[in-house]
Amino acid sequence: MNQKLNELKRPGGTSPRTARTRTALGEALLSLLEEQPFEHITVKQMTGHAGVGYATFFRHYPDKEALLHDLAAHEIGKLLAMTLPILYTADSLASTRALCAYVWEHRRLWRALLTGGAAAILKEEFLRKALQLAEERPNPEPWLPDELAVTFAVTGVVEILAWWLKQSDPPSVQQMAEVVNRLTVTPIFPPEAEHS
Amino acid sequence: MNQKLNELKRPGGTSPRTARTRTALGEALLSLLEEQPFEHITVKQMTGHAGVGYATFFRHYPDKEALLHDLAAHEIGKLLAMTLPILYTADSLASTRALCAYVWEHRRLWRALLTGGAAAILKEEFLRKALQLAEERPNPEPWLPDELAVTFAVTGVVEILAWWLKQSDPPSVQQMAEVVNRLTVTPIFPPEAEHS
Amino acid sequence: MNQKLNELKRPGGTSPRTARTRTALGEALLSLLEEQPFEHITVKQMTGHAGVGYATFFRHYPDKEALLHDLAAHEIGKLLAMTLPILYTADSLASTRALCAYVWEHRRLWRALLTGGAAAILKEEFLRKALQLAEERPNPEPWLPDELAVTFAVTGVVEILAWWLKQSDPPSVQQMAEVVNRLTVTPIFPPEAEHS
Amino acid sequence: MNQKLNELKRPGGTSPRTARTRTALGEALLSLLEEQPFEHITVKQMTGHAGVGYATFFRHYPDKEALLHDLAAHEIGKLLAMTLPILYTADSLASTRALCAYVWEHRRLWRALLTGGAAAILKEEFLRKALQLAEERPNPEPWLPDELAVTFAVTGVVEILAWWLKQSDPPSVQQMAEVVNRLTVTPIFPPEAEHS
DNA sequence: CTCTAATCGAGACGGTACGTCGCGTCTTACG
DNA sequence: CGTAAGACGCGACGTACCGTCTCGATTAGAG
Repeated sequence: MNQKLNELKRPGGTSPRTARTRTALGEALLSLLEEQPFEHITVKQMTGHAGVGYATFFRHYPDKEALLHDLAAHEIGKLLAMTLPILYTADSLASTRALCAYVWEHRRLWRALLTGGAAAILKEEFLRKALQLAEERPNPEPWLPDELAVTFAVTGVVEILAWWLKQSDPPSVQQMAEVVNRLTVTPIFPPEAEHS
Repeated sequence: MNQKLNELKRPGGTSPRTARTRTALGEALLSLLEEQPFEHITVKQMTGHAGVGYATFFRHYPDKEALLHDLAAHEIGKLLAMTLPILYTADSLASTRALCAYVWEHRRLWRALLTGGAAAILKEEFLRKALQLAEERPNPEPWLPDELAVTFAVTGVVEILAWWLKQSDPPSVQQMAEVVNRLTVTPIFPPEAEHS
Repeated sequence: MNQKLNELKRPGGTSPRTARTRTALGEALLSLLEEQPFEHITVKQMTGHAGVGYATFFRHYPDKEALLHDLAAHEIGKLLAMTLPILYTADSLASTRALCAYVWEHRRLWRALLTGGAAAILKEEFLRKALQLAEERPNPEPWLPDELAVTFAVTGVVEILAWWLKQSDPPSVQQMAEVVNRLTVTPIFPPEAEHS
Repeated sequence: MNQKLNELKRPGGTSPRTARTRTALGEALLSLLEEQPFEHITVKQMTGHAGVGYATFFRHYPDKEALLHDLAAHEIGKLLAMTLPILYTADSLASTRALCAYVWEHRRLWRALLTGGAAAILKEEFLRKALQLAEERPNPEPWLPDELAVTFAVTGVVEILAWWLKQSDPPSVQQMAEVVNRLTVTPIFPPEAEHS
């Protein structure tokens, strides 16, 4: 018969109402992520928490994964916006320090994103952005394929940050920056001058 | 009164029948993992594929994760049995080469385990075993907490292998061994004598 | 923690949709009762027959017994509404005749209710209603406890009607009314004046 | 293929072992009936209670219903053996008194049989035997079909006895005998000479 | 300030998978 | 070599959640 009745128009308008709903859903997800892993969160919980009708969720996102993707992309965008400039202009340690500082500052948010079973999706999003960047700045190392380098770096950073935010007695930003630098940056971009 | 009438006894006996069923289920899972991600595999698919009744699955494992855990523990055990001896007696590159060679030899199995959404559980199991080993050989580096070192190393290795097995034109064992060594071993256990 | 997340709300609204579903389920059960005993009827059969999703059944009734109870209460209500007035105003024979006539008129329905293994539940419901009525009109006989009288009468009536509706060549309404009267009413309420 | 492999030889022999097993199963069922309704009793419970292997049950009875039938037939046989002679030689009240006395004497057994959801099957068995008897002694009443008379009488007796055995403060045997007589015997076999 | 269309809330529903349960059959190890 | 212990196939159950689908009720922004 009619194989596609449910075009299910996504409210694309930037009407205040739409924005309000989306924000509420995003915050509901984040707040739930602090209590339980992502896979156990149900759409009903989110909508209930956001004070929004159940069906309304699907008017904005096809899945709960989609919402998380959105959130992840947004937050990673902010993160990169803060740290990328430094990456281009300064040495790598300064850049990782900026990264760690930023994450630490928003640790509640990033703990939810990195330790609640959501890390996989977040990493995916991170990877996507990182691969885009990598195309502009190819890695010269012959023994290490570009894609693998980026994958490894992103995974490493995500894993280290996740470990950090899980600790009850976490190391300082400075210490973590050094760890990130030594474990993920240096092996991939070996310091040019090693002799001095 | 009697709060537990049903017990749902797990067949613990080593009768041939039990063993046959378990093997069939394990192989069914592996063969399905080659076609679809772990989360999309249903218990019904596995039992159907294994020629076993649906309920029988739960007589052996509480859920599909448990089966995967079992499989993972078993295969990782075999892997470590092959590579650990070398790790203790020889240099790290030989050890990583042995690891890569072993994985390459059983690449069909490991591709299923590492690229089908099952990597997370496999990593968990790997981590468990690695942490046990780490307790016996504490890492002396002061800037790097033991647990983080192991977590990072395992994640890195898993990720690198996963990337490798996904490639349509994969690098050689030798190349990958070098990559693994440079990215995960060297940063954590810096070569003692670098000056010569 | 939160011991009841799921609530499994029963649709209580009198929306047309809800009513339609309930009706469909009731009719499905009745129509199935004509072919097989109640205990052999599965929820899947009912929902299939009613053109309704399997889970939907449980949104309305906790089990198939509940649906039958509902049906029974409803039909017994109608039956009593027809026969009670007569019971109060006229002699007992007229009342039993009204009862039999009513049942005969709806014999397809009552055959399903009384001969399909559903009789037990129907009797239970009947008993409940009859006991309520009995409280208002206590039975004066000293040798016969009230509760026993009602239980016996209801059981007797149900049994007689069940037998009647099972016959391939059933007696007339008038004959059955007399049987019911002589077997269940007269022994319990002996005619005061027998001599005239 | 082989459509009937499981002829499942029932041990028909009267070997002591067979008899012991059957007795144990029967007693297990009875003892369980004192605690829970028949439908909730599982074969595993019975075999466990009887100290007998699970599969062994099915070597003796196809169902749990079959076991109950056996039990019922046996006990009803004993009951009738005690009360029938009186029925033939003496007045009806003496007969019902004998019946009630017998039941009262074995009230633990009969309570289990009559109040534990097993009544239906017991009634069925009772009916079977009673119909056999009725063929030999046709009921002369023209207004009451034989089969209905027997059905009604058996149901009535069973129901009255069930009520009796459920009471916390039960009437005496004498009282119950009178009730049974007045409710089930007299209406069916009206006393010939009432006038004297 | 009103009208009209987009959006929303509420929640019933079909569907799929889950995990549990009990029955009756079949295998196997043990005595 | 027969029998108990118990694994197994089967199929129903009841639960959970998803994503779709009505309905009205609200709301917002265009006229």
